[in-house]
Amino acid sequence: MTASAPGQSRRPTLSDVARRAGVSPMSVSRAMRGESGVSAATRAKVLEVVEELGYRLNDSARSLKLGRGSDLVGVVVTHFANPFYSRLALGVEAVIEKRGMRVILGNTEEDPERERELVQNLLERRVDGIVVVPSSYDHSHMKEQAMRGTPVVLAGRPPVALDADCVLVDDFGGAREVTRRLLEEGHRRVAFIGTPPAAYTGAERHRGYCVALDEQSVPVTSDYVDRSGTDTVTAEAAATRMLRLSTPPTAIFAANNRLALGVLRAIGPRDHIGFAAFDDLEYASLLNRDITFVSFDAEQMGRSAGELLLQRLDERSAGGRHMQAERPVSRVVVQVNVVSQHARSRV
Amino acid sequence: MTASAPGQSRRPTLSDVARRAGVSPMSVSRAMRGESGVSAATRAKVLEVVEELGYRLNDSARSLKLGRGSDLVGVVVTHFANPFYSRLALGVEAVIEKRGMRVILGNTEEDPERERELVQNLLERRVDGIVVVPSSYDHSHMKEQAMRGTPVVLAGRPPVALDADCVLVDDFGGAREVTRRLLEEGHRRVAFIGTPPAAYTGAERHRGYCVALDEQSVPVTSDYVDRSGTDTVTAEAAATRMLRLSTPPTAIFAANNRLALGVLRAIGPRDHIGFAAFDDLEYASLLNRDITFVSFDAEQMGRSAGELLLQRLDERSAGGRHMQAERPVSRVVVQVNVVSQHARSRV
DNA sequence: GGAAGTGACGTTAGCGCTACCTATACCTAT
DNA sequence: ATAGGTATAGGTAGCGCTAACGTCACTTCC
Repeated sequence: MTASAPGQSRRPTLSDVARRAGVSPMSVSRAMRGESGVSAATRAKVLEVVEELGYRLNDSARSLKLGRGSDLVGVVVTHFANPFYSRLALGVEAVIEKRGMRVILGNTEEDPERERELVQNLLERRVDGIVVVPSSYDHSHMKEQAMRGTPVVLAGRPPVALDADCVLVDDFGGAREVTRRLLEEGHRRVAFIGTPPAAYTGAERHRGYCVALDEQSVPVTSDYVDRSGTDTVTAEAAATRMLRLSTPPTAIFAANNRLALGVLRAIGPRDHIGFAAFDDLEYASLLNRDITFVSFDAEQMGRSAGELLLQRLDERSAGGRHMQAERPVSRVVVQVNVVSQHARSRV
Repeated sequence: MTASAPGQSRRPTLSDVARRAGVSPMSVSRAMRGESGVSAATRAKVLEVVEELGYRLNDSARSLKLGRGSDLVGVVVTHFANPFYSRLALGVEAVIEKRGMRVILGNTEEDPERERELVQNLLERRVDGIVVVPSSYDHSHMKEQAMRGTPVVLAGRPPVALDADCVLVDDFGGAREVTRRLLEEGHRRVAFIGTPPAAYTGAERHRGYCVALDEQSVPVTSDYVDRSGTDTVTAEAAATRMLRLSTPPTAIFAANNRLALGVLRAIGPRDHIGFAAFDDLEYASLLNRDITFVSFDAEQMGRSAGELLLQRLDERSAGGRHMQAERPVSRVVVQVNVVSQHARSRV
C-alpha cells in the first residue's frame, strides 16, 4: 500500500531471493530447478520468497552461463496472413513446444534483403534452428559458414547450392494430376493462371500443367497461360480477359488459393467452365459447381520441418560421442498431395 | 578444405575476433556497433576478421550486461490457424519490427492452464511486453505483481479485475447492427448460431442479437438460438435442425467465420433464407445470395496493440525523469466495425 | 615550452546465473 | 574410536559482453 512503486523497483535477482530467505544463491537455484541437495524445509522457504517477490529466472544469464542456445526456433515466412504459412508455423510450434522451445517469427514480404537481415538477426539471438520459406533462389546467406552450425530447414522450396534439409509439396505432381483430371473430363482448351516463373512453386505448377497437356498431346497455347498473377485482383482480370477471347478456354486451373478466388469471381455463374485449383478451398462445397483441387497439410509440413530440426540438434549434441559421416546427407520430406473433387449438387 | 569440422568448432567469441585482429575486445565491440573511437583502419580489419570467422554477437551476453529486455514481444493467442489471430500477430510484428524487436509466439488452444504457463515462460525469457488473447475470464496471472512491470495488452476481450490496456472489437454493436439489417429486410424469425456463453465475444454478440430483436419488439425464441457451436460441423448440424422445424427461421445470424461456413452449408441452395455473419467472408461474392456481415481489421488491431505496448515501454523508460500519475490509466482501443452487404447478382 | 585538449585505444569490473568444488554435520560399518 | 559414507549447504569462478574510466600519443594555443 505504501513504499514500493511496482513499475520502478528493480527486478529481483536470485541473490535477492537468497538473502531474503537466509540461504545461499546456490540453494535457491537448486530449489527452483527441483534439483536434489535441498531439504524440504529450505525448498519451501525459497519458493515462498520467490512467490512473495514475484521472482523470475533471468533467461539471458542462464543461457549465457550454460552456453546453450536460446531454446528458440526462428520461423521465417513470406507472408504470415496467408493461412498456409500460419499453419506451417503452427506445426513447427506443436513439435518443438514439447521440448520446451518457442517459435520466433519473421515476415519477409517476399523481400530477399529482408530475409537476409532476418536470418542474421535470428542468429544473433542464438536461435537453435531456423525454418525458412525462401523468397528467392539466392540461398547463399544460409551457407554453413554463415550459419555456424545452426541447422536450417527450408520449406516449400528446395535448397539451391546449399546443403540443407527441406520439406516440400509435390507442386509438379499435384498440378499435373489436376490438369489431367480436367482433360479426362473432356476439356481440351485448359487455361493456366499462375504466379511469375521466378517463384519456384509457380514454376513447378506450370511445368505440371504443361506436362499433363503434353501427355495428352494437347498443345500449350500462350493465350491460355497467364503467369503474371500476384493476387486475387490480377487473377480475376486475367481470367476475365481469357473468357472474352473468341475461342475461350473451357476450363481454368488456378495455381494457388488467392488466384483461385479471383478466377472463380471471373467465371461467375458460368458453371459449365471447368475449374481446378492448387490449395484447399474450404468454401468449395458452397459453390454449386464441380471443382477439382490439390490440397496438402501445411500443419503437417510444419511438424515435419520441426522434426528435421530436432533430429539435427540431437545429432549435433551426440556428435561428440560417436563419430559420424563428416558431411551429413540432407534430408528431404515431400508432402503427399490429396486430390479431391467436389461435384455439383444437382438441385 | 581440411581441418576445421564446421559443426564441431566452438562458436567464436568477441575475444577470438579481437585476438585474431590484434586489437582489444573493446575495439571489436565498438567497431561492430559503429561507435566512434575506432580508426577506419581498425574498423576495417575487425570487420574483415568478423566476416572470416563468421562471428555473431551473443545476444544473451549483451542483454545480460545491458540489463535490458530481450527485444522480444510475446503474442499469445488461442489458435494460430485462425486467420484472425495470425493477422493480429502480423499487425503486432509490423509495429514492433520498426524498433528492432521480434515476435515470439504462443498457442493456448483455449486452455487457461497453458496460457498461464506460456505467460510465465515468456516472462522468464524477459520479453519486453506481451499481447494476449485471453482464453478465460481468469486474468489473475497477469496482475501487476506477477508481471513485475512487463506491460500486457489484451486483445479481443477486456481485462477482468486487472489494470491493463486492451484492443477490442465492438462485438455487441456489430451483432446488433447486422441483426437489425435482417429485421429491416422484413425477417421476423431470425436465428442465432453462436459460441458458448463462457466465451466473451460469443456472449457479447448474443447480447447484440437480443437487443436488436428487443428494439423491434421481436421476442427471442429459444428454438432459434444455439450457443453450443464450436466449429463448422456443429454449426451445420444446429442450423440443419432449425431449418427442419415446423416453423423454421427465415434468417440466420452466424456469430463467427467458422460457424458461418457451417450454416451456409446447412442452408445450401435455399437462397430465400436470410443470412448474416460476424467476420469477413472473402468468398461472399462467389455465392449467389444476399449476405450481410460485420468485418473488422485484425491486422489493424494488432498494430494498435503493438502501439499501446510501445507507449507503455516509452513511458516506463521516461518514468525516471518526470513524475507521473502513480496508477496509470489503462487505455482501450475499440476497432470500428464495417458492416457490408453483398447483394445477390440477378443473373 | 608547458597547460589543456583530443582521438584512439586498453583495462577493469560485473550483469545473473550455475557447474564444480569444498565444508560441515550426521550417520553407519568396522 | 576411526575411517568412510551421505545428505545439505556455501564458496568460487566464469560464461561473453560493454559502461566507465584510465592511458598514451599527438595536437593546439597562449
